[in-house]
Amino acid sequence: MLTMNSSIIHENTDGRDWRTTNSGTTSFISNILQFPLDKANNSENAEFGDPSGSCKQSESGEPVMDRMHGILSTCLPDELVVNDSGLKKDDKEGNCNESNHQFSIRRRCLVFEKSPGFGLHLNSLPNIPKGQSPLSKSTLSSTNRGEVPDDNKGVVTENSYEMPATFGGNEADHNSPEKKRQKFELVEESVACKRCNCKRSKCLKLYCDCFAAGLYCIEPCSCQDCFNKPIHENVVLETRRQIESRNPLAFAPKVIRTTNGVSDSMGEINKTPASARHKRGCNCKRSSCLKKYCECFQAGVGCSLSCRCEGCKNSFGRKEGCESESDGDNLEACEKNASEKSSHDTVISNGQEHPDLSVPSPDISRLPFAYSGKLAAFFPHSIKSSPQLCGTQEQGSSDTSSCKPKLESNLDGIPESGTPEIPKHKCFTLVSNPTSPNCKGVFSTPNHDSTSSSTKWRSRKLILRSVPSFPSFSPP
DNA sequence: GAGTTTGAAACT
DNA sequence: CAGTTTCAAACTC
Repeated sequence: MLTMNSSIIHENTDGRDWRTTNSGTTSFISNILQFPLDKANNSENAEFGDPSGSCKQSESGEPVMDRMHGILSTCLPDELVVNDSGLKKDDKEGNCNESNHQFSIRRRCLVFEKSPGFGLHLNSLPNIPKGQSPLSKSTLSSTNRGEVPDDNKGVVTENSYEMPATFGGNEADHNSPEKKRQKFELVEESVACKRCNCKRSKCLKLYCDCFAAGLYCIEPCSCQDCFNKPIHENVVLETRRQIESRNPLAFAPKVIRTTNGVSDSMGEINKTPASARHKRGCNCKRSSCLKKYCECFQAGVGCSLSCRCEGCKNSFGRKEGCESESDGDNLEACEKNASEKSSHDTVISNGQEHPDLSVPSPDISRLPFAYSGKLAAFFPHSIKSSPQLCGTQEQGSSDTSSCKPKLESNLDGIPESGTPEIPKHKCFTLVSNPTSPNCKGVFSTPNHDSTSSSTKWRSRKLILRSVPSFPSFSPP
């Protein structure tokens, strides 16, 4: 199941990132792809305005995953669109008709044209509220194995990510309406995405997680005077444009990930899960990078030399040279080292700098997959990729091994017991599976395979051609 | 739930 | 670019 937000910028193993091969197409889809996996029928009916509201099987009869793949592969809109993809279904009874009336949450997303790839905007993965459960491995793996969830299984909803039957219980239980209701209620509660609570920013600043993620606020948000709504689309877009003009990378993924064992942008060897690093680094002073105040920690990545943090104790990986925060000299040295190294922060993959990524700003440039924002942490043990998506992501890659989720592969050697504390309650990102379960996700996919499914996909969106695409990552 | 702390974003 | 202010999330009680 496409559940994870792929907020991690991922470099291809050959050292070239997606953008490199798609120069100029740097827009990033600021979108949450919450694809209604099964029961997709309902979703489609609803979103497509199916007047009948009937709950029928896919007309084409094609496997859900195939359809999803099609949709995903067409998530690379050619134009900016407002995606009305998010919706929350609440088909607790498995009653189609009922479910059609129970879409309680609908999140619209801004999608920028020509997305560079499956990049999940980290911001799109705001934290999941306390108590939320991470997606179960079984759930994910099940879906990713290509299993097509049936109507009793999970669905990806906009703000809730309802788990497939593997969520728990035996098969028999799944057939019980009561059980199903309980199951979905549990899932809905535990996986619901966090909403913003902005009071003064009108949700038009990056303070707002929704806005930062390129998402419209939705009903469950507790924001006040919110302008981040479709109705204020122009305002939102204009504001966004302004912010981007100020900082073209403002909406870019904040966490990037490099290939396993490869030097990251700072020339250091990644040791942290997913080999990811915060693009810009944190600037923590008092949290020791051990709390979610720290963007690195929050994203589940280690601190890098890009960070200006003090007393770094990031359990995902300390800033190089800061092994002993108690050592003043060492700390000082590391700080210095960081500043020095950061001066030549370029994208390095497999030891080769990426010319196309030598953009002014730090890193965003490097990224095929972006995952930005207060993102989410990864759920390494849960991540599996869907074969279809592999093809999508690893364009031109003949290395089948590349189909293995890099995030996962990078974590293969990390013993669970030794794994740093990971905010498991957060949404995690799946490089190749850009779905934003519950999280306000943003992802982008390679613009290819725009087949019939493309039509479907686009039909769900409000095309806003007037909106600029994500700033180009190509050097001027 | 209210108040505090924190660090990013915004502003100057 | 650096310092300050604003902001909302994270955290604590």
